[in-house]
Amino acid sequence: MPRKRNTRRSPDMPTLADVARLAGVSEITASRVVRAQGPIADPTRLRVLSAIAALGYIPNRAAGSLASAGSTLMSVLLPSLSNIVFPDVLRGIHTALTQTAFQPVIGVTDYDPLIEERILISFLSWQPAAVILAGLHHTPVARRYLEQGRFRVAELMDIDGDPVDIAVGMSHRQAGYETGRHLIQRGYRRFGYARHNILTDDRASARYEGLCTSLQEAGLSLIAEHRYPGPSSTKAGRDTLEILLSAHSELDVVIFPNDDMAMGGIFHCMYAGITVREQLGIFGFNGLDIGQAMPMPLSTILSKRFLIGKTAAEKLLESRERPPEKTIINTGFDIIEGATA
Amino acid sequence: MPRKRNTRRSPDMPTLADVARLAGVSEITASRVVRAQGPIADPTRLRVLSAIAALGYIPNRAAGSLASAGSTLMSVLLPSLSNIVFPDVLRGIHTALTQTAFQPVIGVTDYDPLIEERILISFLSWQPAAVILAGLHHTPVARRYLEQGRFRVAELMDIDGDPVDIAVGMSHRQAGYETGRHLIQRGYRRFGYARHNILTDDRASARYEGLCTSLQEAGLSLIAEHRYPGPSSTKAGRDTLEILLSAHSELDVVIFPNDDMAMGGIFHCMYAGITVREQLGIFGFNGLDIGQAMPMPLSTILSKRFLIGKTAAEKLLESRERPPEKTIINTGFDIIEGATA
DNA sequence: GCCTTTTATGGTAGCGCTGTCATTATTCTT
DNA sequence: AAGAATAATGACAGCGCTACCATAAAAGGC
Repeated sequence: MPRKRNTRRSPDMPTLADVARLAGVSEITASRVVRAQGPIADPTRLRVLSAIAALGYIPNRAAGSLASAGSTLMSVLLPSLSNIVFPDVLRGIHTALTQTAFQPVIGVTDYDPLIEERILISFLSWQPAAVILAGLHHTPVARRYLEQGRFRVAELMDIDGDPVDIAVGMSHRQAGYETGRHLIQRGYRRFGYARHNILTDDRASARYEGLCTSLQEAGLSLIAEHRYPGPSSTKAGRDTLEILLSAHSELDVVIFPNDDMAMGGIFHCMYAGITVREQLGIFGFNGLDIGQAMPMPLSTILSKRFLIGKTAAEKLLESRERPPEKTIINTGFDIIEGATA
Repeated sequence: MPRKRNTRRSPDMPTLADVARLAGVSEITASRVVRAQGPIADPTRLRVLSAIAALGYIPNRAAGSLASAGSTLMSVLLPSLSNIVFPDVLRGIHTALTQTAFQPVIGVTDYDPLIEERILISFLSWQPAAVILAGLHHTPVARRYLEQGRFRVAELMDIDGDPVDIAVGMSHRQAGYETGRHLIQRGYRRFGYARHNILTDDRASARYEGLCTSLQEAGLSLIAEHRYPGPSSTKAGRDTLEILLSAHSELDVVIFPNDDMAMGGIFHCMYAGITVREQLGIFGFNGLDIGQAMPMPLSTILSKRFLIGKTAAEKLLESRERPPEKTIINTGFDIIEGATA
């Protein structure tokens, strides 16, 4: 006795077999039409297409993935969504992926390599075509999976290190270094530094180190730094500057780990009646729109976040197979002179 | 002659069968351990678990989805990632989903219902457990798919309408209305309005309408409005206010569709030497951190974006089946009096 | 102690699709 | 015109997993 069919299926979800039957072709031909793959005669294609439309057929990607041992998903692992940087990167990725069959699946790691590892493993169970992550530091387990997998890998933001496959980003160490050189050249000598409590933000740390190097080369060093006991925010920047200045009123410039905090610094100056640039220089990082729309544009470094995401996704699409040699793409950065330092 | 096995598979990707063999149990038992489902004796579970660890087994979710006609994916369709609102919503969703087996898959519609429809269809091919989208307006085709599917649906941001399943958000019409009432009560009479070119931002339109209603009720009306010919940004707000004032210097308050643009308005005032609040009131929408960190906090409306995302995802997880009655959750909004209007 | 219920496990048959190989009809070479 | 290449289609066997049903052993009821 034949077993009852379709107990698990939605009652009227048509399958490829239904489409093929209606179009009077074999399943595989219908499949080829759906995937636009292989040679199909125009009249046949049209018959299949109209059968698809008539039935409201939606392909089952789980079955497709299973049969072909691959998917059109692209796993994206980002440290955070609160930091505008990563939505920008995501926008770049998304832009490159529209008009392709690929879809981003996102995960947020909270800057924690162990969470990154966990999410990575769970993403791999979808057999993604590619994995995009931030930075070059991962757990050994994660690194092993990335190296052994049959998917492309892009590591974003940072290029100071050895990527698994592709790295797209800029040298944060160099950005920090150039920041120091620039500010010294503009006459600043008494440097303060604001930080936040995200210790695993490797990029911020690299910029900090680069800055210290350039100060050292000039026979200078940081006079003061303060680590705000919370995540980055405008208010964090404002409070941090107040604390820095209360202990070190001699500072003539303060560098912030990002524009959000730098804006907070400027707001503190406005509030406290400090003339920005003359009395105190303020320098940020990222080059956000809002900082540039101020009457006195923020001095900062433009990181090309959208471009990083877009370039990475485009590069990943170039070939399904991982090429033998690794690729490092430096999207660079621009110093925005601005009016605050 | 037996066909060569595994031509499509990665050479050494272990399957459930390998795990079962190593643990000395049947496949289905191993499957139950992986899914933590059904009664399993402790020693058996341990044997399977150690086999999984020994082999580095990663389940194949495509196969699982196919067999069970369902997935642990949650499709999230957002209008934009440039507008901080949506990353915030996404953070809320993500927060609710961590520690569950569900993963968000995101798509960006650019505020275009047709793109929304296209992405929705492509997402449905993954048999998602739930679909989250913004707003209550979709194409008829999309609406039909949403209504007929066997998945939960949450429509976010807006509650002025008839949801498919769950709606979580606030009444934007009412927010606009209350804005008008509040500003009238504070003595403003000559209203200007700034807009952007995203015509399909239904929420912004609803607020606009609500505002007009309250003005009308008070015997007032908008004196001037200007639609910036580009997407929302701080610079857009700055330029728009300049244009508004050049033609209508009599305005005593200008309302912006969001805080980003309102900040731009404030920057214009700073630049042009206009005393905010005394000479000109500025009112925004969203209640962003940066506006509140200013020396003169922005007058605005706090929309609870994170809460909306989190509540929606939590609600969706409550039951796999769509309940007979629809749910509308009003997360409300707060008027932030601030110092700019 | 016999019967019922619960607990723990397994056999089997697909889920819907695509890779592989095979076949036939058509066009191109020279 | 014969052979070779190409275009267009199909048969079939799985991909790796889980729903369904069955079975056996242990626990509970009176």
